[in-house]
Amino acid sequence: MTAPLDLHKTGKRELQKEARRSAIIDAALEAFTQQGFTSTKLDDVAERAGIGKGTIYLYFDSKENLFEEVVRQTLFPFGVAAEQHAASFTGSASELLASHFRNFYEAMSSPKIPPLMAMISAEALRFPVIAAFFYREIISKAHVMLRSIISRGVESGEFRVDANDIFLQLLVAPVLASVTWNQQFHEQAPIDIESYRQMHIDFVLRALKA
Amino acid sequence: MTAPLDLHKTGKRELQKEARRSAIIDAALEAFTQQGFTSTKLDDVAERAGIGKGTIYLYFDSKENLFEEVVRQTLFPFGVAAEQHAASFTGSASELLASHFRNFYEAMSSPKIPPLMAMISAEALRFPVIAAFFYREIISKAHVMLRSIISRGVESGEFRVDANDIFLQLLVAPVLASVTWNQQFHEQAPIDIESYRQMHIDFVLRALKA
Amino acid sequence: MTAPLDLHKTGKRELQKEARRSAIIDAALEAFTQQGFTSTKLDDVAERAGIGKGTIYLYFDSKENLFEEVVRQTLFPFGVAAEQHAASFTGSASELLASHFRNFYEAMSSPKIPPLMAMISAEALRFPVIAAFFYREIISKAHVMLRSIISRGVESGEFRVDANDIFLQLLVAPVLASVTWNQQFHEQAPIDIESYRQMHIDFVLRALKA
Amino acid sequence: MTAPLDLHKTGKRELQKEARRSAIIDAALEAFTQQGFTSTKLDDVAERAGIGKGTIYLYFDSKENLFEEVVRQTLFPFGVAAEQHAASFTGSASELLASHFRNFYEAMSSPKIPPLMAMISAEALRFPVIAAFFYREIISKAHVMLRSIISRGVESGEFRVDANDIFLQLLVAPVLASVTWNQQFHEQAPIDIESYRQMHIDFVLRALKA
DNA sequence: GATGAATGAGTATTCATTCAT
DNA sequence: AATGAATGAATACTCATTCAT
Repeated sequence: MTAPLDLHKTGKRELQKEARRSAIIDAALEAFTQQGFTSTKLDDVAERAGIGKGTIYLYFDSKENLFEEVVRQTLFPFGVAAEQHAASFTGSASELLASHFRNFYEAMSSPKIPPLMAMISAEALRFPVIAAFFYREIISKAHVMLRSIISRGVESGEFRVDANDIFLQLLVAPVLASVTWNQQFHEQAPIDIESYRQMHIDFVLRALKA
Repeated sequence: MTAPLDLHKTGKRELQKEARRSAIIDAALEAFTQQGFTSTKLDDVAERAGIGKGTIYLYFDSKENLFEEVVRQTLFPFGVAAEQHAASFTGSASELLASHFRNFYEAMSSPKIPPLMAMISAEALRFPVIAAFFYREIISKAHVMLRSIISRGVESGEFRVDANDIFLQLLVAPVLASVTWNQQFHEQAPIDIESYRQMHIDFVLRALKA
Repeated sequence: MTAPLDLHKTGKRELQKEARRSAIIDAALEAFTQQGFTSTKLDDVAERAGIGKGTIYLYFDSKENLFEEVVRQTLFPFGVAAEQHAASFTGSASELLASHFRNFYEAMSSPKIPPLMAMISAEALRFPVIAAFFYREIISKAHVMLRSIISRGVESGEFRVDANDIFLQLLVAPVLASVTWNQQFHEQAPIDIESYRQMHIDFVLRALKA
Repeated sequence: MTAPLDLHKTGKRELQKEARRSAIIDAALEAFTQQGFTSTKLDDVAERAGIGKGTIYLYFDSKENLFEEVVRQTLFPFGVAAEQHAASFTGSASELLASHFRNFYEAMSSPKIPPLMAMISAEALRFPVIAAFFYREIISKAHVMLRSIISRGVESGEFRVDANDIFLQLLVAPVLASVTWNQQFHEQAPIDIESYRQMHIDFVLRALKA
């Protein structure tokens, strides 16, 4: 007797396969962020995932492909969350902007994300596919959102008129900078993210205010 | 009777050795920034420098040591230049700050520097020595300078009082962000550094002005 | 239900692995004795064993570790055999001693052993582990046995009383000397082991006789 | 004005060259015996000799040639000394034999010789030239001498008639054995050469006595 | 003659990928 | 499907030898 026809392939087999795939991605994320792409051995990934080395190749074409999938899978939820947030926001443009930046910092507080961001920067030159994906799925969406919030603020008179022309990188840069800084110079001079964040938001609003 | 002891060893031999050392560093900078540390083969460095493979080891202990020297030699001039500029500045605090940021962007316009910065970020986790050097020689000196300029501006009444407490990373982040951006997303959406810089400086002053 | 746990792991896989390990050791013994440790290339060992170069590292940690295992595996049987012989001997002390020395020469007649002995001597200074193993497993056991045989002969009145104090190296040296000699000077003046052995035993007994 | 014709080339230049050559050989002897042939770097030899690396090649064709010369020069004096001793000996055959063995042990007590002997054994297989030289210059001469002493003893009735047929290796082996032993197993169980030597000589005479 | 800078052939070891079981 | 044993291409580093100075 065969399994009932299932359009979404949610049979036992498929669920197991999906779980296995996730386990490998989790293991790989750990390994990649701790050791960097080149220094990570698939042996190590397999061991972390509790599977045989060859099994990885049943789910991914190559180490590079695995890397791409790790980035994709890990960052995808943030893209989705941001879009949902964008779709449902209410209130003044200033409040929305502040709330958005708080979300950015929130996302960056996950123990997985900062090392991943660092690794993406590190390997971006050699993985243009990753850079493109990152831009398309994360960055450009975030920019569209920010642009629309600012546009609202301009219309409502909260922000000065030429705020529409601002380089968004000027606004966002400090978020990434804080992450990078604490990754690289935590020993020398750690940043207290809490107050940094407040000052940053204050800063942004000051720059946009009418 | 022998030649007088030459304190600076400027004999032909020594000059050639220094030239050779420089050639290797130049070649390595190229290779490292194009391919990343791990993917760079010393064979390739040797070929670019027009020398034999073994020769590298007459000047550097190991690939890692070579990497460190590349970073050191390339960034050192900027540390020196910044200090000289710091020692000789005059004029209003706003003007000084603006001039300083223009210098930052100037430094980043060298074709060597942006890739080098990217590589440093990339490998910082695995080369704490590099991170420490970078912090000590470049970052902390820049911070000291900025702090003193802001302090002047506060005293003269140009800047608001609590400007002294600002996180300097908030001010500087966009410089690095622009470099990183054009490295990674030049294809997708290049930044025009010229106008970006002007907006950035305007931004900074707006945030500090009394 | 799974197969019963097999304590000795005699599955097909394990048998093959053991065979592979042996093949590598045999190949390495050949290579090492013909060319010496340093001059032996693992490429060559792999080729002799009919396997890939990397496979060696599935069984041995390093070239040095392989060398140690070669010595261990090759000499171990002789240690065991000597102990068994020691445990079961009967007859007069003179006969026993003679039989023991004949065994020594017998062992040395294997085509593998003399080159191996030479190599051990050759590399002993740089492989103290090998020297220690050799002393512990082979030499000291042989000495214990000889000592006990002589002691019997003294008790039975066959040997003179102070035979107990004799340096055993004086008795054994000619065995190794014959091996070394035929290794080094076979061209110039080969020793006929057969008569050498008889004369040696005669010599030993003459030295010990009451 | 040129130097006077000198048949033996004992001019200042030649003396210096000879001294330089000796210095290199001494340095090489040290290095080779401490580290073995393959592991010795000519850089190290040059440094020990206080000269430049290239200079070695003005005196020796290659590393192998240097090795051969080291052995030759170091062992040559012993061959000469033994011949002189042989030419001038008087007294009973037993006394002569004893005196000869004492000389052997004496020679072996030099700190240079035992490591050199070990090294010769170690590399003999790869340096047949060395083995041949060693046999010709040292071993065979020693054998001729021993043979003649024994022959005298037989004639004088001190030694038994068939002593003439004895394998000389049986007599000499313990000398080399003691050296080798203390090289390899000094840690585990050092031999006291003094008493070993006495016992050995006693042993030899006991084997030969009528 | 003497030097030591330059060379590049040579080698142990790693690890992504394959494939027989 | 899962495994892990086998592979061999790839690479940092060494060192005998040469040769311009």
